[in-house]
Amino acid sequence: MLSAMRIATWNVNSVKQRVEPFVRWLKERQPDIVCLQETKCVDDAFPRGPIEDSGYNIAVHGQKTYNGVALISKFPLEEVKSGLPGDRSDDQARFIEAVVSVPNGALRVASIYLPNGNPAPGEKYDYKLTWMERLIAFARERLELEEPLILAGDFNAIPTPADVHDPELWKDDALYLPATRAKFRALIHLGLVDAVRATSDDPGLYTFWDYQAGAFQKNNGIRIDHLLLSPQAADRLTATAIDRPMRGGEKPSDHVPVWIDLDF
DNA sequence: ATGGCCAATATGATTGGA
Repeated sequence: MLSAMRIATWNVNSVKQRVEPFVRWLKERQPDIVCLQETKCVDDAFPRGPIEDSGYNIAVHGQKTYNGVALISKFPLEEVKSGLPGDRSDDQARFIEAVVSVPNGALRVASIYLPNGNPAPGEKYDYKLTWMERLIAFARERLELEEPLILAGDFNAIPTPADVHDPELWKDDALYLPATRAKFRALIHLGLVDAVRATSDDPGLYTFWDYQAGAFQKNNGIRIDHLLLSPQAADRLTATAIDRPMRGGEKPSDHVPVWIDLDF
């Protein structure tokens, strides 16, 4: 008997600022696994209590002030690894992966906070492109396992002109430059499926709206938070959603949660 | 009105975000 496994990603823009809306959202949506980004706190400061009290296990990879990722799961988190392979000198907390055993199988999940890369060109953009190359190498290796795999997070990449309200305004931005989109395509072409685009051709599907200039009210957004699925995960995909109303709620992050249901 | 924000830091300005 198959049941739905719900897997979500959310860039919270400081987890300590988002505890209340996050716990409310957990109770409402009942995700099985959540990938968080931009937690912006050291591991000891992560607000574990309210999340554990909601019935979740937690694995964190944080740092002071910037970045920070976490995995939240109703099922135990196994084989937890922090840090994207490929550069031992990279100390930015942008990657954590785990295996989650569920009643009818297992999934491998990674929470990804890909570098912003602005201003471009420059050192920060070089770091972004190198990080994307490392992510491609990681994904190639994991895809060889032929497992249900979900790479979820804030990719800081706008895949196509359909994923941005006003492409002209973004043409020189690190999130949309041709080299960024080329690397994102190279990642997809390994055999990953962009869950939202696999289930909808709708225009105007965004996951981020700037805090400034009434961007949300004008739907002046971009789609940069993605769930990328291996074939073994994609073949189980039954639903995809963007929790857009969260952007209009109390104390919103500038990103909203995106989630999928997989038959398991 | 073509500009408007938010979070962290020993903070009263700066940095990063996107």
